[in-house]
Amino acid sequence: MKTIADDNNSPELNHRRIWQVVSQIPEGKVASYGQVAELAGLPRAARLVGNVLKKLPPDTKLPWHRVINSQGKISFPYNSPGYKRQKALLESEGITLLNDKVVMKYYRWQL
DNA sequence: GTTTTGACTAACT
DNA sequence: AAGTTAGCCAAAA
Repeated sequence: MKTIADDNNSPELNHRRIWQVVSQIPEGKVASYGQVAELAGLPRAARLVGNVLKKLPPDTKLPWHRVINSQGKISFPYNSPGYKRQKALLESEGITLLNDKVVMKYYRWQL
């Protein structure tokens, strides 16, 4: 018999929570992995957010590219295909990178 | 069960 | 400012 706690902590539900938070990041804004985790009710599970995004299907409508690390940098190896793709997506919605970093002061998503 | 892994972070050099 | 370290925690192996 599944307990309520089990249901509320199932991998599937965690994924759904994260997905839900990411979907709310407005165009032209960014959030850190840690921020997404916290808003998803999973404080300190920043790494989980990355692991979940990693599994997204290539054709997802989720704005995964608006999630970057706490330093304002893209968490793909520098100039890797993923890096370039994310950078292009960010710039396409008006987010400028200075020295390979998003200036969080300007672009951080605030509720 | 235990161990390893990672699209992370804050705190130290 | 840039590199290192230790902590983090859910998933997968």
